[in-house]
Amino acid sequence: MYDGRNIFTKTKVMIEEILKQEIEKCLAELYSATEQSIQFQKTRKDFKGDITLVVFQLLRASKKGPEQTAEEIGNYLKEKVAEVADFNVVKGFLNLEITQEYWYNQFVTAYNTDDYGVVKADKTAPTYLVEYSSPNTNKPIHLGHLRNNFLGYSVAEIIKASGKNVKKVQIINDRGIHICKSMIAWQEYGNGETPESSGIKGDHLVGKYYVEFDKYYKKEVADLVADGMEKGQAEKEAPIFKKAQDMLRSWEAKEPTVIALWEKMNEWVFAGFAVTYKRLGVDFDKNYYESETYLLGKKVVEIGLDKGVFYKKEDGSVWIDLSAEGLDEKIILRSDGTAVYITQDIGTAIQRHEDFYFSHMAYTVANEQDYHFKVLFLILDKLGYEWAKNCYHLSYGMVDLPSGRMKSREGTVVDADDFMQEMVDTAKSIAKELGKLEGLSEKEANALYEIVGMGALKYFLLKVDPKKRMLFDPKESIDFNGNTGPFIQYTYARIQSLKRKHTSEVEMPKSVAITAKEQEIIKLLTEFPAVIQESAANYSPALVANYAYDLVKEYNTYYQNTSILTAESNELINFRLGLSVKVGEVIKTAMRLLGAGVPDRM
RNA sequence: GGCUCUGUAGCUUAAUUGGAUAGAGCACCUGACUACGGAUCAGGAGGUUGGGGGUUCGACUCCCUCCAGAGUCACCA
Repeated sequence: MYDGRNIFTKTKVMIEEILKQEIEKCLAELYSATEQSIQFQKTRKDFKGDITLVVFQLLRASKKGPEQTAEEIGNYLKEKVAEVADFNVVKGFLNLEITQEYWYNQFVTAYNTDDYGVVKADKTAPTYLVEYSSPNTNKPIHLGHLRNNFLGYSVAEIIKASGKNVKKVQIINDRGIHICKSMIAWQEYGNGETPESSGIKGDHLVGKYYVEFDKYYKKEVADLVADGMEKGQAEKEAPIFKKAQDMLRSWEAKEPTVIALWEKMNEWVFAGFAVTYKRLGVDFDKNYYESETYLLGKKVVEIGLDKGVFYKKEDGSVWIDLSAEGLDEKIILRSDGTAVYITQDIGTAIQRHEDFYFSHMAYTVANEQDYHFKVLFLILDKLGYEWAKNCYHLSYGMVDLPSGRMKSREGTVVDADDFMQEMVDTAKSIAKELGKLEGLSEKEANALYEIVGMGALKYFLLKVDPKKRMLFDPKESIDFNGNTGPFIQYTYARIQSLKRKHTSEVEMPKSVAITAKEQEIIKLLTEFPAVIQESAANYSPALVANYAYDLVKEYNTYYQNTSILTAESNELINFRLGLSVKVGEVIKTAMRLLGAGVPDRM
């Protein structure tokens, strides 16, 4: 209902703008019609032509059959538009052939554009906030978080490249009962263990005690049940659970020893996260800490009550009635006066708007919270914030493993650090097998394995439509052949090799006869700017990923069947090498937008 | 049970937002210039787009209805 979509101006390929104007004139002249929807698409490979006009919508204006209408428009365009070389009509589709000169000139323009496809944001461009990552401090990052981090980072980069100002933020869930669980378990059973003494990464160490807590908790519950207690009651009465609750109260009362422990363990976690984030290649402009924001909600309650959007029940709890919108009554404030999750989120959203004056905000959060965000945006709207309608929940599907859904409590997690290492190791063993890396120092080689392994991982997670649930088989799913990151990187590396072999400066000839294949590649290149816009508008890195793959596939068949450095004429060598170089640049930009790197050799 | 999302070749997936004969990759078969880098390329086979109905020039896409899977419906976060 409230999503921030479709606010990007669609940047059309230039030829479409030209044609559109001419077609409008044509319709006015031939049929005295105005205000028609003019729809283009790429001509299918099996037909002759570059751009296709779908004429079915225009039949009402022409009052003629599809073929005849297409024929008439085609004739008009061929006569009036220099770029239209010829046309053919198939059913209601008018296929237009555009001149080679046009395509070649388009290429030269693109070739001479730095950072082609990317629009620089100026100061007046709107600001987009992208929230992503947002970890809990009681456990390390796992495979599901990887999708979140890559998605959020990539979407932020893509929106930035579409010409908007972007701020990346996260909220760190550093308070609450779950944190106290790790703390209690460490206090009771940790024997003073630290990351230094154990050699365990800080976030993993704290995660270990979260699991420990659960172990003891389950045992205590079982013991109580064995003594005849009801299960539900036992779950509330288990001594270790009560200790955790006590600790939360002490934390809220700011008791110094508890706060000190909390700060110490948080430090361990953050140090561990910093390492992981560095390897992930993600960053943030601002961190929000729940320990600081959790009180923000209370202000909101007053505002809501004042405006009559919320109401108070006899026990003091505060509610909002969303039944008119087809949803339920939702609690905003507990009867004991403490804020619930959504209240914090409301407060944080308002705080962020004060911090950044954003026009749009996207939350990268798993789809299990679809309902939560629907409610959140609705409440913000009811409170009268006009930016509420520009909030978007970037909802993504779970990552499944063959062994089933992963959840930390069920013990089937794939730890992100381990997993990244596995990917990099795989890249390493493949590279060694192929043995093409002579002359690289060990340091350079390791950097390369990192680029390839992480590239494979990022590309694999991002090429799928975010909202789809995906199955991840660590052994089989990641392949270094086919539609993969390394396939794209390999193409880039080969182009760099061409560049190395050709030592003189590339000079683009004024004009040159281009082949059908070259024209295809140029067409793809000219689409790149629109792909970025489209990808940003849809919050979908998958579009950029699939574009990169299409381009690479097209280029590879070209490369395989065409002499580049040994072409007949010097002009052809320059053009073909220039085309290759530009393809390489676009690959690099596309991969960068996915958060992935490209190697000069591999 | 209510609401939401998902369902496309054996597997992983795409389809210009309603357009032409539903594209790719993996796996499986057949091939490739004494390799401008073979992590490549050319070709083959593989589809009732979960089933059924409807809307229209046209449906993977929109509507209805079943089927299957998932999520959610907490004074948890």
